[in-house]
This record gives sequence, structure tokens and C-alpha cells, in this order.
Amino acid sequence: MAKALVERVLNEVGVKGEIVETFKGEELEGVRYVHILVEEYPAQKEFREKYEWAHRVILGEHVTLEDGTGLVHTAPGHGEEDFEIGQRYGLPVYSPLDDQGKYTEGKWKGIYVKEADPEIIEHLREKGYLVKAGEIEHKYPHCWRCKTPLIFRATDQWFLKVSKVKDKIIKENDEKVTWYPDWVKVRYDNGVMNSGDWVISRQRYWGIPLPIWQAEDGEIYVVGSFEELVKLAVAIEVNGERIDLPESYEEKLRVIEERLGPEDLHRPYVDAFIIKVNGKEMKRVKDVVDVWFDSGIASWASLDYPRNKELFEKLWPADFIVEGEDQVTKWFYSQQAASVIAFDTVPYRAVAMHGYVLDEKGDKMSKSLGNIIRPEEVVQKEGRDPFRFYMLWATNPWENLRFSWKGLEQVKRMLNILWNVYVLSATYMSLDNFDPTKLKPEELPFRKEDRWILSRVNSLVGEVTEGIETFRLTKATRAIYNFVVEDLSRWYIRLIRKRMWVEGDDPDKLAAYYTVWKVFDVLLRLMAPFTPYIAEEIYQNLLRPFTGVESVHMLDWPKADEKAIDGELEREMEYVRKIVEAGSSARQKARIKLRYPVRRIIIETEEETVKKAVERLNRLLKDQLNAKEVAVGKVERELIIKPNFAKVGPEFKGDAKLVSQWISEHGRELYEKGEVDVEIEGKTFHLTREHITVEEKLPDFLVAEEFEGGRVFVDKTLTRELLAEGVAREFVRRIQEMRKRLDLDVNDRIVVAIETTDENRELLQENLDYIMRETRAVEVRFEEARGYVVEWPEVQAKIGIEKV
RNA sequence: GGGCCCGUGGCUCAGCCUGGUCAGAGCGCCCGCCUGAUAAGCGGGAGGUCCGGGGUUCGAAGCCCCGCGGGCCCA
Repeated sequence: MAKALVERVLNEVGVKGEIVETFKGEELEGVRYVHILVEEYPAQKEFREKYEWAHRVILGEHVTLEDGTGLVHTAPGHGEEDFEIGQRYGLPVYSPLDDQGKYTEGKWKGIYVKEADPEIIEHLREKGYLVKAGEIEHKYPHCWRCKTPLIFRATDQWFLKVSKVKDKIIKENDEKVTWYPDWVKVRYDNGVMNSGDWVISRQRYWGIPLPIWQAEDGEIYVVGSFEELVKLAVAIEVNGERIDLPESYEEKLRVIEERLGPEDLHRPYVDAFIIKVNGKEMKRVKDVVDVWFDSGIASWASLDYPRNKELFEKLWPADFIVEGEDQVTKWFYSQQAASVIAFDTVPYRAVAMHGYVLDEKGDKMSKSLGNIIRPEEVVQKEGRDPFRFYMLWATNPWENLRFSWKGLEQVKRMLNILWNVYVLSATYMSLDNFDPTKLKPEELPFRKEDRWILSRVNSLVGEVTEGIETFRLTKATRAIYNFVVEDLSRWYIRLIRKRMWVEGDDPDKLAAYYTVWKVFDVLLRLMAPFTPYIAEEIYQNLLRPFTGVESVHMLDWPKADEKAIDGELEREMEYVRKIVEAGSSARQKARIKLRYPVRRIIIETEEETVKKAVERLNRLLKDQLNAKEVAVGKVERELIIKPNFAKVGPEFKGDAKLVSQWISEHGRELYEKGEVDVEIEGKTFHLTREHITVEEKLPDFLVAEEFEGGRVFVDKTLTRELLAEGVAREFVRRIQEMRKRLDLDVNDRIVVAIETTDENRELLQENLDYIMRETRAVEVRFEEARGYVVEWPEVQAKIGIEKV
């Protein structure tokens, strides 16, 4: 008995005892004991004589100190661990149970094991062998489907000796297969190393029958085809009746068809064949093949190989397979194992492993938890394209995805933005009967921003292509997402809107149209695999009339036009956007609305790229910042130096006041020298920059904001001219709002009447032409508002408009 | 018990391979702006012990080791 268990066991049994000797368990190895049921089971007597290690203590590492005594009974016929250790000691695999769980011999022959238990206990008690009987709770295997307890029983099975080709599998896999993500390969290799031979037989009815025929003496023959089966057949058994077959193949076939039916390589058809090999009659082994074997041969079975060799030679091995992470040691493996056995090589060239879809909280979706979201529901509520894009965009494919409706909303928003860009462009293009095939791009006056977005979209081709090729679909979809939202909508479209409003055959406008068209030409092809429907819809309307190709899905995958890529320009634009953002922020601080122009914006920077950007993209900056001038420069500012009381106080205590006063007067000197010894009222003080705080003071008319490459200063000096322009825009904006409320057509003309303050009137008069042009007004009068009248308290005005 | 993966603001995630660019985005929240893409759009702000602990390094969210929590597979 194990020392650690002595007390517990004695307690349980209710016996007093003491430890007389302690020694290692291994000293017991080989000690012979008498089997307690040796009389009831004659086979045990035989074992005792025939097997050296039968009924002896053996050693095993699977015995624990958690339950029992430290000694366990080993039954190699009823449990995997027992079987393995039994093999090590050369023990017989004894399993006197039939398929029903009933004893096949011995005292309890014919009785179901569980029913025999109490009888056996009673029997042992009578014989005086029983110390204690009781119940112990422990884990026990159950049927995964019907949940009934299982009884382990050693049986004869057919194996594929995969251990013989393991090294080959790993080697072939190493050399020929790319795994995405690459670390799955490690997982796979570990799995292969740990796996044993493959049990391919199953005692079922449905399935692929094992093509093995066996003679009474055990000799086997594996039949390779229906034709071979017929050739070897000497008889068939139909309804228990043996029908001997004629000699010739054709006649055999006729008899078989007549008595058994047409060719069918399933049970019970194949079971009927009795073949003759080496002069012995053989019958089929009744087992069917493990379904994992079916899956293992999928790569060629699906090509109808070996019956059809043509497809196989053309398509095999497969380029790519994809499955969930539970299949690493299952389908990915069954295919390689079967293929290496059959062809000495692996059946695919790339594997992609994906994770699962979990619910929002990260729990597995399951019926019992009631957290299942059906794909159909998602498709119906949000659409196929958003769903598809979302799945690839939300997390890396190999990671688990926490499904979130909000995430889906976000993707929808992006697609909506794309749709808006398309609608806007298409509206203006069709108004102008835009036809890209009639234009010569080399003659169009492209602006910097046009070249920029073309550069960006070509860079995007590279990003998306790389993402797809390396299975980093999240990278690809995120690159598309950012391009659509940031580059195309938020920036490019914003920049070209005014150009699109120009009437007539303006080359500047055509350049913008052409650019947008070109961007869509590339972008739609990039998006086609991710959002096939929306890509196709836009393609049909915007591109197909000019490309003539029936569908976006029939176009070639785009190649990046290296000549169009201008990294320098992209970097400069990056800065321009940052400058505009900082400028807007500065305006917000100064409370100057974007409608009011500012006199000047100064950029302070050390970076060459920023300087170049300000120079080359100046028009763009002025436009977006609504500034009369944007320039790189240096802003003079005043330094305010104050004593740092937090330092000065504790250090100089009683003299702090004196020191502070000195700093207030001579701070500049200290700041410039860095440190200084000063004598005040006979005392010397050592002062450093630590003792001061430095603030920069800008001139009152400037407001500053930092950005990554420097600082932006907005000159907020408001001249009368600037004010007049701002006010004009205020009114234009409101008249436009009214036009919209009246649902006027873009081309409708109006008459405007304004009642407002004298101040406003004078200011407005300075920009009357501008107001009329922008609002399509034939006249602006300062008189009683008529027609559609709205009062606008924010600008102290009452405006009336009438359509003419 | 073993192998592999994941753990970053309230939420969902980038970044990690190839250490250094104040740690990024979206959603939500707060404050603004713009408006002939309009039942849209844009900007700004607040908000983070980068799971914990050691180590390597001039420097670690990132590399190494040990834990903790979750997922998958195997035993």
C-alpha cells in the first residue's frame, strides 16, 4: 500500500494497523499473487502457466495517490493504458465480453457485466476475499450522442501503418506546403509526431466497405476495382444461398446482375462476393472505413480519380485548402497521410486555418446558451456585402471573431460612403455626358491632388494584393476601408467638389472626372472579391458602358502602375492634411468659423518635406484653410520668464522672496546663460534654469497649433474685406438652404430680397456678384422680403426668395 | 499533463515577425464645424499599470523566462 494512502484506507475499512516497513514500490515488481477468480475463469489458469508476467505485480506510471491504495488491477483487454502496459510486459489481451456487454465464458457467462457486479461482490464476500465494497465517483467515457456509459473492450481492428510514413509526411509538408499563419505548421508537426497508427475500420453498416477479403486461415487479399472483384469471384451469396458463378467474365457479370443487381460497391452488395485467391476462398471483412478516410482522399476522389485521370493530372495537387482550427490534426492531416501513402507526396500546396465566430462576449455560440446568430439573419438585416467584408475586416482570419452588430454597422457606413462618392460622381458625370474613351489623358490638366489620389490607389493595389497573397485579409480589407473613407471621400472628393460644379467643358473638371473614373476602375476590381454585389452594381453603371466587359468579376486583377506612384507626393499630402487639421483646430480656438477667410497662415517647420508641401500644394492649403496666404515662416514671440515657486520656495525658504524678485527682473539673463551666481543683499545664490518657468507669448493676433512636422499660426486679424467675404458666405449658405427647402432645381433662377441691418447691407454690397453667382440669383434687392420668407436671427436678417 | 494561439482606453480591434517616429483606429461619450454627397459629412477633446512578475538591452507593448485568464487540439 502506498504510504500516503495508509491512513485513509485503514480508516475507510475500519481497521487499526501500523507501518512495519517502508520500501519503494519497484521492489514489488514481479511478486506473484493468486488471482481471486482463478477458479471461476479457467482461462486465468492457462495465462498463469503460459505468460511469465501474468498475475504478478507490474509497474506503471499512471497509478496515482488520489484514490485507492496505490495498487490497481490491470486488465489489458479493457482500457488503453492497461493495454499499453500489458504489451510492455507481454500480457495476454483478455476480453471475455461480447458485443452486448455480456460475459462469454466463466461463472457469469451470458450475464450483462453491470448486472453481474453485485453477484460478483457477493461471491467474493462469501469466499472471504472482500475487504470493502463501495461506490467511487470518477470520470468515465460516455457515448457522445446518446450519453450512455461505455465499456472499454479490446477488439481486432484494421490499421494504416502511418508510423512508417510519418517522417515522409513531415518532410513533404515542410518542403511543399505553405501554412497561413505559419505557426500552425508547428502545431501540425506536433500533432503528427504524437499520432499513432490510423485505425481505419469501423463496425458500422453505412460507409465505404473495406475492400479486404479474408480466407479461413487468415490470409487476406485487397481488391482494387470492381473489374478485379468480378474476375476473382467464384460465387455470390444471395439470401443465404450460394450461387456458383460461371467461368467467363461476361457470363459472370450477367449472373451477378440478374441475381444481385447492378454494380454497387456498398453493403450489402459487396458482401455477397466470394473470391478465390491462391486456391483459397475468401469472404469480405465486414467492416467499413473510418469516415476520416473518406475526407482524406477528398482531393482526388472529388476528381473521380482513378477512374478519370484527365482532371487529376490537370488539377492535382490542390493550390489551397481552408478550414477551422479544429481540423489541424484532422482534415489537414487525414489528407496528407492518405496522400503520402498513395502518392508519396502531399495533396495541397497551401493551407489557411481560420478561427471561429463567437458571440459578442467571446462565448461559443450554442443552442443551449441561446446566443446563436444565424448567417441568414445577418444577411437579411445588413446585407451580404457588409457581412462578408466585416468578417474579413474585423479580426485576422486565424483568430476567433467576436461577432458584433456594431462592427457590421461600421462597415456599412464605409460602403455607404463609397456609395455616396459614386452617386455624387455619377450625377455630375451624367449631367455632362462624360465619356472617358473620348478623352486623351495625356492632354488633361491634372492637378496635384489628382496625381495624388492616382498614386494612392496604385499603392493600394500593392497593399491589397500582398494582403491576399499572404492570407492577411484583414490587412487588405483595412487598407481598402481606409482608402475609401480617408483618401477618397474625406480628402479627394472634398478637394474636387468645387471643380465638379463648373459648367461646360472645363478641362479642369474633366481631369477630375477622369481621375475619379480611373480610381473606380482600380478600386472596384480590388473590392470585387470582398463586396461582389456593390462592386458589380457600381461597375455596371459607371464603367461597363466604356469598358464593354460584361462584369467586374471578369476583369483582370489590377497591377499597380508604378509610374503613377509618387511616394514624395503622398508624404507631402500627408503633411498637408495635418496642417489643415491643425489649422482647423487653431481656428476653433480662436472661434473663427471656416466661412470667414483669414489673412495669413504661417507654418513653422524644420522639415524639408513640409516646406515643399506648403510650396507645391499651396493652392490646396489656401483653399481648405480659407486663408488668403499660407507660407512657411518664422514667428517672433516674446518669452515670459517667471520664478518657479515650487523650486525656489523650498530651496531658499526665507530668501525665496528676494530670489523671486531678482528672477522677475533679470530672468532673461538666467535663461540665456543657463546658470548664474548672483549676490543679493550680501548673500550669494546659485540659480539654474530649474528655478524659472518659461512661457512663450505670441502676438495677440496669432493663434497657434502644433502638428507632427511643426506649428501652424493663424493670423486672426479681421479686416473689413475679410469680414465682408465671411458675411457674404453666411448669406449664401442660408439662401442655399432655402433653395433646398423649396426643392428648386440646380438650374432654377431666383430673385432675392433681404431685410437686414445697415452694417450687413453695406458689407453684402461689396460681394453682390459672388452672392448672385453662388445662389443663381438674377437680382438681390434690399427691401421687404417676399415670396418664400425665412427669418435668420443669427445674421439679423429676414430673407425672401422667389423663383423666376 | 502536453502542443499551438490570444490577453492593448468603457467596447471591438491594429501595432508585435524586422525593439527606438510623445501607444493608434473605429464605436460610445463631451464640445464644435460644414452643408447643392444632405434621414449624410468633418474637426477637436476627455479616456490606456499595452494581463502580472522577472530578464536581455542605452532603450521593451514588441525579444527571452515564469505565472494568471481565455480558445482549439491531443493525452
